[in-house]
Amino acid sequence: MSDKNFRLQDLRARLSANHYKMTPQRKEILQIFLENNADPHLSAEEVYEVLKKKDFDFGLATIYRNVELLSTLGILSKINFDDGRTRYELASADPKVHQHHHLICLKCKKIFEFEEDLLENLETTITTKSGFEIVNHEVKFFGYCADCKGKDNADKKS
Amino acid sequence: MSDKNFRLQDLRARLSANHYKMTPQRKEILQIFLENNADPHLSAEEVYEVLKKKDFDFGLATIYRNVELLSTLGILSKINFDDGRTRYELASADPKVHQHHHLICLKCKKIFEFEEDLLENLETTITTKSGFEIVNHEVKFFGYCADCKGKDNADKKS
DNA sequence: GTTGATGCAAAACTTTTGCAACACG
DNA sequence: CGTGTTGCAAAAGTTTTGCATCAAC
Repeated sequence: MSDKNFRLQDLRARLSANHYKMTPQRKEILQIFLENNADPHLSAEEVYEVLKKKDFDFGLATIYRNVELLSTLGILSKINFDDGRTRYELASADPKVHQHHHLICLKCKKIFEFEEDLLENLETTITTKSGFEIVNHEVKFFGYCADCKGKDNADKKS
Repeated sequence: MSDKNFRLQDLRARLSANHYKMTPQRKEILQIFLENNADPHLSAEEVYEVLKKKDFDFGLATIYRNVELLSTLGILSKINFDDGRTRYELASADPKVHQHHHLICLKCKKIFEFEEDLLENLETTITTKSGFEIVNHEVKFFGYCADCKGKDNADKKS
């Protein structure tokens, strides 16, 4: 509860700091990401559908505009699983905490989250060697999940 | 030269191993990725354009079909920079060598490659803790390149 | 009251697909 | 020759945009 209130206040603050306005649409979109623990990686169309189930009949274009906006405000993060649509997930409330990592099973296509970061060393190396100042990262691992591992992984042409 | 011949033979081998046929289209598409050092991350449409400049007038659908095929054969890798199109780059000839990393400058939008991998420790940790067997990864770092670092990074609404 | 936001419909893009003609092995 | 491939045009799917109306500050 308290976290939701904090997140809403944070949205309000970031909006007004950038001369945007708070609207019911923006509030409810954020709400969806705060509630929807089952599937944390939603496309604009999926957000639209979830909202419709909750009887919020917002325009699809509004959803597209606002997930993108929330992403530029650092409230959502863009993520792409190569399924033809851009997805978004809740960003960490603490800007110093980087994104978790995604493990993508090549067999069952499920996506798992790995909550530790553990990239400090690599980031330090990159900054030292290339002069590139890193502010965030996106890491995907492809492979086989515990359930699919060991099973037949045939994926040749039939 | 020798590397190109090796790559072509490799393509031929992987095609026939999977009951696909070698065609001029497939050969020239691979050629583009072997030659095009300037921009190594090409979308299907861009491959199509580059080929047209070289007087190869292949159908756009053929390009789409074949970059995807070369990707499933492990010859190209898919990569997505959230610009609305799927891009491809040449995969390492050695399947044991993982992908390099991409550094994406938030200011000038240029993309830099960082050639070292350095993820073995993290991969071992993930496998140990989650049972997920990793076969490849895709890593993007966002930040500011040596040129843009230190300059004004204003990106608020005007 | 001003300025920004929404909703709708149309438009713009990227990617996929059906099918007849063609070509590799 | 048989099966896979190409090219074309049409279709499908996602995302963006113009504009009149509406609502937040």
